[in-house]
Amino acid sequence: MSQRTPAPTRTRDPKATRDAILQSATREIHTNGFRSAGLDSILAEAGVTKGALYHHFGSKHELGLAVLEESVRRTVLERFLGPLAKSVNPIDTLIAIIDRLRTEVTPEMLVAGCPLNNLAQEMSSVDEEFRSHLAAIFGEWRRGIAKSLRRGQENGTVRADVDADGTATYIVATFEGTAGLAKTTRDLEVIEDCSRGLVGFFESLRPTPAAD
Amino acid sequence: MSQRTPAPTRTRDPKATRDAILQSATREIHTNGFRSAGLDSILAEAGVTKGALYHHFGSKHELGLAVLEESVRRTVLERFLGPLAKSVNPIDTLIAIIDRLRTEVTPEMLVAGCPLNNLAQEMSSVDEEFRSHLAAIFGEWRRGIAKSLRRGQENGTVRADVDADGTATYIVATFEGTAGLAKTTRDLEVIEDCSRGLVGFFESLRPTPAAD
DNA sequence: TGGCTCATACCGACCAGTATGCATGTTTCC
DNA sequence: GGAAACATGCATACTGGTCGGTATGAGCCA
Repeated sequence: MSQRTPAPTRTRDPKATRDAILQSATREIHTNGFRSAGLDSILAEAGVTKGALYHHFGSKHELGLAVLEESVRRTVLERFLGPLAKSVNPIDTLIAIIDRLRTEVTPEMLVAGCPLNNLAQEMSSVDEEFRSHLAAIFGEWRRGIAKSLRRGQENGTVRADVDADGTATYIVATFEGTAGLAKTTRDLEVIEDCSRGLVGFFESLRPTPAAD
Repeated sequence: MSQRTPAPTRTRDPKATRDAILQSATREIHTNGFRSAGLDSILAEAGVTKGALYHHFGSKHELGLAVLEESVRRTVLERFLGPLAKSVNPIDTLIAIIDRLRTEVTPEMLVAGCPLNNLAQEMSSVDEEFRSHLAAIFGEWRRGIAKSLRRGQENGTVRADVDADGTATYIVATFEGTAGLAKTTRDLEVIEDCSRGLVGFFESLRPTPAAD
């Protein structure tokens, strides 16, 4: 035994330390935003000190980018593009995603908002490096949806005349707008109203059964 | 002469001073957000000093709320609800508003984003007083659109079976989502795509000419 | 022994807020 | 109507606290 990873030595586990910092930073940034996120809060929750943080990350800025790339990006894209990647009918899948989010949303999620949208609104006009990373993630998201819609057009589950790229952009915008409005109003009915609107829009993308 | 407002004495004009502070604070908050807005920047642009600021406003927090109530709220509601208030066909008016915004958007506006949305995303989960004011403004906005839609239903320009309140919420959410996504991507095509999507949605609210 | 991992203590900058004083208007009273 | 007494409007200088970042050194592993 012990030829590889000689049992998590508990002490002296740099990977675990880094992950702990990244995780608590993700939480802190999600609730307070990047600029208001205090390093002391992050370190207290992670159970380490400044020495550990600045050993693994060069600066708060770098930590924020790591949270964005390694945590937020994974979460958003997995949750959204995962189901779409292996679906034959993108419209059914999109409706299922909306429905799942609509029913599973907790009060805490309502208050905290979408982590990607939060960072985007806070940092885009202030920090160019953040903005470019955020724009890239939105780009992946939009391209993933567009790709799925095009596949639907090929197999006949999506109307052939819809602009896949434009529609994908519209979906992402409406989705984030809903999250943002719900965050401010703290009203679950906002989620309901917007979900209905989105589902109606999705239905309008199906091919008309008349024209076969 | 000089029986009333004895000629703007240039010196000693508290109303003008307050307005100057409010205006530069509006700009600074719009570009940097509330928490990153520096009082020194605001004062430099307004051409006054801290003494003047703290004479007119009790704190930075109070200044921020004044900007929200007296500046942001007026701007947003006037621009959006003004045209709707005196229109007989709300759908035509909504399309006109979208079209006007789409064509008049400047690169600076694209970068800065919607001032209401910016404050909402930044402050909602951090400051309850800000959040309640922001939610109230969104409420006015939504109610204004809903009222206009109901009037359209009465005069036959809007389908009778649409849920006015839910539709108004969906419109506001999509609108702010578009502004937010455009702010991050800095891509005018995002505005185009989402405008097309919204106009298509508006068209779907018209009564079908068949069923008279 | 030398390089990695991290704790402790400290620094300096930034920034909201305050204390103070002066100058300009406004009221009061002779 | 004029001057004293007061209130308003605002500038200057300073303070206190927060917080990101650093310097240093100690334990751990190969």
